[in-house]
Amino acid sequence: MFLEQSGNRIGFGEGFKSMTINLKQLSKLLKLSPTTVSRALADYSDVSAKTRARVKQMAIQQGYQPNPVARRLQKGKTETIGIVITPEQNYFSDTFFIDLLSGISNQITRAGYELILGVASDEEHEMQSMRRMVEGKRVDGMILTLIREQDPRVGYLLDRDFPFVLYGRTRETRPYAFVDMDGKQAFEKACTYLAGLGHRRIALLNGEPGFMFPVGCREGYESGLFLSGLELDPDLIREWKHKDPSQSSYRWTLELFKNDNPPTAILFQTEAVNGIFKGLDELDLQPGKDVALIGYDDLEIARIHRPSLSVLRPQAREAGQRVVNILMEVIKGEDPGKFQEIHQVEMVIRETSLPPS
Amino acid sequence: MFLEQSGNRIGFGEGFKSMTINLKQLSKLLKLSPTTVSRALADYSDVSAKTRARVKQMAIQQGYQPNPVARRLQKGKTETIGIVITPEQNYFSDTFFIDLLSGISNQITRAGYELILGVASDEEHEMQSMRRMVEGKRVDGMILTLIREQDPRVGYLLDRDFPFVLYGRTRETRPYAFVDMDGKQAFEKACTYLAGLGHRRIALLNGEPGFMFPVGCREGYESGLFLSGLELDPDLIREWKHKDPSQSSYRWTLELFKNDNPPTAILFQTEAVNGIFKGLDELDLQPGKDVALIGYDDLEIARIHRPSLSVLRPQAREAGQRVVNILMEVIKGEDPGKFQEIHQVEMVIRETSLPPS
DNA sequence: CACTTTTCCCAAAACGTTTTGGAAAAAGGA
DNA sequence: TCCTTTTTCCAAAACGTTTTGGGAAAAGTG
Repeated sequence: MFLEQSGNRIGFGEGFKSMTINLKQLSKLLKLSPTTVSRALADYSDVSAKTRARVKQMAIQQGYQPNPVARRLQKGKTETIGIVITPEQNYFSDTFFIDLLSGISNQITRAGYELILGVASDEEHEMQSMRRMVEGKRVDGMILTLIREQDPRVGYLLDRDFPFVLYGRTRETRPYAFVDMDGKQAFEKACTYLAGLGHRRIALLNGEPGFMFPVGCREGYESGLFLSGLELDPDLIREWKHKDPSQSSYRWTLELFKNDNPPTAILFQTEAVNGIFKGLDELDLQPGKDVALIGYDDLEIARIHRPSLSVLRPQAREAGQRVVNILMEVIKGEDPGKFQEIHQVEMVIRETSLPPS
Repeated sequence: MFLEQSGNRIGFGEGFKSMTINLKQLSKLLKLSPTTVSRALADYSDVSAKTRARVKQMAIQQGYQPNPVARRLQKGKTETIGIVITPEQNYFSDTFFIDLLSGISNQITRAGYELILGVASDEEHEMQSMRRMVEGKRVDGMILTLIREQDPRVGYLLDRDFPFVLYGRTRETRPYAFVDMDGKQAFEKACTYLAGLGHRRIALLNGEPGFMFPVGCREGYESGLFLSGLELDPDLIREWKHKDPSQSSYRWTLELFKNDNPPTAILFQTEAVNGIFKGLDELDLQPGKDVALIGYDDLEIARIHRPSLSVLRPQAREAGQRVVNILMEVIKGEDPGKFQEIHQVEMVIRETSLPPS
């Protein structure tokens, strides 16, 4: 009785530290060896049910939690996953990335791991931050997002056989694990849907080249046109800049309607929607009424705006969870090539996808 | 020569692991004891300049980096800082939070520490995530953001004497460390500025109660009115909801102008700007021309919009760096009460802060 | 030269776990 | 009963550092 109290409640001037109990102290309390206590808590079969119960109860009562640092050293694992984000790339917008991160974080916690975060201002610092994690033995695996067509990070990690999973894809012949959204299928679906409504002039306001995602979007767009028996008109394709989505998409919107035969519908990434709305407003065109719109990503603005924006909605949270589950397998030694997932994207029809007027 | 190669380049089927060298191997290569090598690398004075140089050179050549997990165990520190974010609260918008996080992350890295991230969906999970970090001995200190008037996290950490720093303030009598923006001074400045331009009916579209920040905003607003000799009219004060800034601020904007004597200027947090723009649009009022606007936070939309939005601009990056520097001091054992910083906020005059028409 | 001080290095312990390789006690089988 | 198997526990080693507490050699001092 006295021991319990003195171990758990009374401070010794060290404040926080004194509130904590370690394996040796716990085993002394139980009159057992540290070995047995450790194994009891880990549900090994070579400790009797009775003592196991006794150990567990005492562990709870004393608030014992194994020191993760000591366990990591012994196990030779960091129990840590790394991710580096680059706010300059405007991908941090709204719900999308946060949903992904939320799925990642929760799944990592569930596995008893940590998520360590790097924030880098550009490609160089991004690489630097990752190298620190990898070469500094600070993580067991990496998660990569915002993948570029030529992405040095992937080659780097493949070269040293370090576990990683991409959210997205890149041009790389060696096998690697990824979870990607089927942007192609999504844009194809949106395109054929609009064509089905009677639209004949469908524009694509795409993300800029260099990143992998716009490639799929364009493929889907072209395929959608083809399936609907529509001609591809290069004048209806424009690319906005990542550094300034609103401004560049605003300019390209104005540009699109200088066309003799202007579009009656636009496909785009929702990131660029502010510029498009502004452009249409300036041209006295009503979104949804005069021009049909479907965006990729269900950002807050899409739901809030009146008329509300029809969107393609990737399940970012679920994808984040899959990324982590896959990474855990890869860390265990599974062949990364086995894990290549392409997730379907649902279309949410709201008010901006009417037939042409 | 042979040893170097075999230690550093040749794989043993373990791929990554074999590329790494530890202290014992390095000391063997140098024909020195691990003690001396460790102390040489740490610049202790009891190792001669010559061997120190030799050790360092070899360390670089071999790409030696001390295993952080082992060091943490020995030093009794996790070298890790924790932060929990709550995406549901719409505070993640745009540049503000990311700038803060960027400052935090970079400074933490500079100190050789890690930043571990928790993502929680609500208050309960937020607390749970923090307890896991603290009681699970996973971090040396916590950073808290989005502080509420009554914030259980602060009491929790104070109770167990665990190092932490707030970005923001709360109602708590015990001393604690914080870095906060001077919202009061900022809103006072904006208010007197508008009054100086001739505005007599200045509205405040404030964040909802419960959080600490809007309290200061309101104080500054009231003080600004007083300094300008203007009456406080409760009809000109409204509060939008965190969960839905755009929608609620839209409704309140319409409401404000039902007034017999409507405002000619509005102060608000930039988060709410979309709803305000939409409301004004619907009322056929031109932002900047018919109604002056000053927002708090320099989000992307503020710069992009035409007319561009005048704003109060907190230096989030710098604040993030200060938070980390202070936390490091608190971890070292300094008295947290010594570190209470209130940072000034600059005003950026753009196109929406003209005199009344 | 003899003594003290300084310089330079190291063996051993420690951090808190988990794993390894038994060993004693209990149970089962003949 | 005696031998084998199973059950239950534990001492010691290991993970890779840093710190402690010297100790030997070199340099300085009288």
